[in-house]
Amino acid sequence: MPVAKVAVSAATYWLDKLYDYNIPENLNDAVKIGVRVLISFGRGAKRCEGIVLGIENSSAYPKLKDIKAVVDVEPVLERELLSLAVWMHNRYFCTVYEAAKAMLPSGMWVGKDGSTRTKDLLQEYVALDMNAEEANRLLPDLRKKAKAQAELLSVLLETGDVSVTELLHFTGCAKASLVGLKEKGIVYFYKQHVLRKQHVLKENRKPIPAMTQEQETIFKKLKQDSCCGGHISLLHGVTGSGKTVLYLHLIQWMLEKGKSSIVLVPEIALTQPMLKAFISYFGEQVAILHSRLSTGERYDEWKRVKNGSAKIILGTRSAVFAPAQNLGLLIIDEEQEESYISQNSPRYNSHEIAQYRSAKNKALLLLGTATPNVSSMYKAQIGRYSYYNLPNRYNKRELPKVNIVDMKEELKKGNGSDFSTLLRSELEKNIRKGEQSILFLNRRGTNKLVTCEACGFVYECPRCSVALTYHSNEQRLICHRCGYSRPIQGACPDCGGILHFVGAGTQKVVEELNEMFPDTEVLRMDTDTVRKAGSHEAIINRFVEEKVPILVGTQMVTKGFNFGNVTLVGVLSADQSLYAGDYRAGERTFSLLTQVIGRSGRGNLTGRAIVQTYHPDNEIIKLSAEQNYAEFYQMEIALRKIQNAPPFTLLLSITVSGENERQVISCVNYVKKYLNLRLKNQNSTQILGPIPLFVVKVNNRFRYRVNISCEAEQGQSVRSLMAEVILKCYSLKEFRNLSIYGENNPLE
DNA sequence: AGCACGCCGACT
DNA sequence: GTCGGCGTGCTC
Repeated sequence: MPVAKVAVSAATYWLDKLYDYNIPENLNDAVKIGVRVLISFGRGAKRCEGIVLGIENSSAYPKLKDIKAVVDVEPVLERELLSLAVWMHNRYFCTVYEAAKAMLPSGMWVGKDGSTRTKDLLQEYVALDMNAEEANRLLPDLRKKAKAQAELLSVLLETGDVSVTELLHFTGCAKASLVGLKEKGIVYFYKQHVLRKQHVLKENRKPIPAMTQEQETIFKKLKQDSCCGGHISLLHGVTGSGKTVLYLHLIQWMLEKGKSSIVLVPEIALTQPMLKAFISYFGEQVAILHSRLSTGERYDEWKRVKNGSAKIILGTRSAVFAPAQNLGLLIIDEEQEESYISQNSPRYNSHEIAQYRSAKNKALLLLGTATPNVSSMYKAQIGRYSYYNLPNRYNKRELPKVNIVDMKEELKKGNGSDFSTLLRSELEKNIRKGEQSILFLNRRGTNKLVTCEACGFVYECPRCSVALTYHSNEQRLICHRCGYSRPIQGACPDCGGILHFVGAGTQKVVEELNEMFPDTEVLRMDTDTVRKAGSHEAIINRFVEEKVPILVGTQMVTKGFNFGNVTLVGVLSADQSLYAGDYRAGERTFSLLTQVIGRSGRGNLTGRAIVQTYHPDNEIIKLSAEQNYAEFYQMEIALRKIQNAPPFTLLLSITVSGENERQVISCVNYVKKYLNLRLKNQNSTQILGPIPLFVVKVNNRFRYRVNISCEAEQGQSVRSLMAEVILKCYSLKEFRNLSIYGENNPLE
């Protein structure tokens, strides 16, 4: 009897492998590679779902169970994606089933209780039950006797088959009239699957804008790149340099060759202009995939991609799994954004998935950005990626004039508020002139950074040249790289000044603004207000249309929109993300500041920006004010080399969490000991930690981690060693109620 | 994990 | 005699 190799939903990570199941004779034709099946698993014969990854003639295992039923008529995953799921199991420490699940639109899966499953939407259609001439002949007679029926018939003659709801809506007739036509044998009804329509705006179709000379040159090179299979190219272009135009031409070229393209954007809500552009250029061939679609909509878009009618897929992180037919191009826009890394299981990185798919499909992977990820830039420098630069803004508009304000001086002058004298007076000027201002609050790492009010001193790790962060639980300063910790002193060790915990929320800033300018309206944009307003666009639209003088917000204000009337950008606290404690803090800050400063002066007006900081001499802040990526990169890559951080090494981690802190700590220590023992003769591999996570306690669970840094070539062997130690921990009963997971390039 | 199987102590 | 304590081990 033939046997299916099944990835099982009930299998947890430490018992995840492909299980063999008998294919009963009556299901012989139905069971195919890539379909989902219902099976039972474990002693309790728990009913669960699985996905078929292979079919073989026999199995070495003696006592096989039968497949109970088959869920899908056609495979839901192609072989390419199935092998990707196995690859993800090895790389991201997740089960094969979890990986497969991440690739499919949510709602397509049976829940734990076996409940929800997306239904295809059946709609009733109406069609002529005779040829058009015959119907035309009947019309005049009908007009006299049944006006409504005649009306319906004439519209139907014009449109051809049409959905009943639409026809009735369009004519304003009652269903009864239509039924009358049916009874006369003039029309008939039938049911058809329809795709729930995107509520996206019907844009008028437009031709793709022409390219400049500069863009044309790069376009030609990218075409060459796409011909050597699986090539990766980095497109470095400042905001407004026309990266999108290049994307459009490449996609068009792919379409001409019959190939489809996947375009990833960090957050669809912040990409509304790009979405509109895509629809206006490519119309129905565009599928949109992101989390804010309803389950039904997402499923329909996914189906349009799968059946090949949508050849351009625009979406967020998970769109990288889209079942594109004949994939020729993958684009990651704003490739430095961290939203491409999934923060929940499976913890995949869309970059890596895109790279896998580009290699498998011999497709071009294009990374577009204004501030390249340092690792990507490094790969471009050593020749692994092609590198193209678009240095000019379209109309060669001037960069904003940037003022860096030393907040220590403000304090000395007795100004303890969040606003420097300069920012305050510039805001006042803008309000008077009727020009708009954006205030950006860099909030990452709230209240964790300790700095001296007088001299700007920041505690650093003696081993890692990374800032220490304060943990109130232990009342100690801790290094998030190696776990070094020390008690905090009462005063600044350098000058004896008062130590200061940095952190201000948007709400507090708005209150201060209301006090300063009582008659001026202030808009707030952060997670809270976005939730209340329903969307980013709602707030943005008010800001643009009602010309609200001041917009205060977190990272959301840094990207995506063009504001013509904004002439002032204020960065309230540039420092916080700078000292977040992980190796990416520098590039994150540079990218954020560069983007937000670039928000200013996009219309005909020259903009200005004010950056408030306790560290006015910090090179990253200075360079972002100059929008000088090249120099920033040189500095940062040298630092990474010294720190032995990516891209020179690979960073992996094992995180343990549980309710009992002592137990968690004893488990991470066990992990560290185990790894040390197994890696003792590989001196290029370092085990760092254990360290508590940035926020140690979440949901009453304590979280600790060990970091492993190794050479890239050792990645595979270290990852399998990690899998081994994770399994080992789960098998020990003293660690039973803990959860343990591995991660690549941990973000915190 | 989640569940059955199993091998000992105190109960109607 | 048997009900149920949890320790042990398996999941196609």
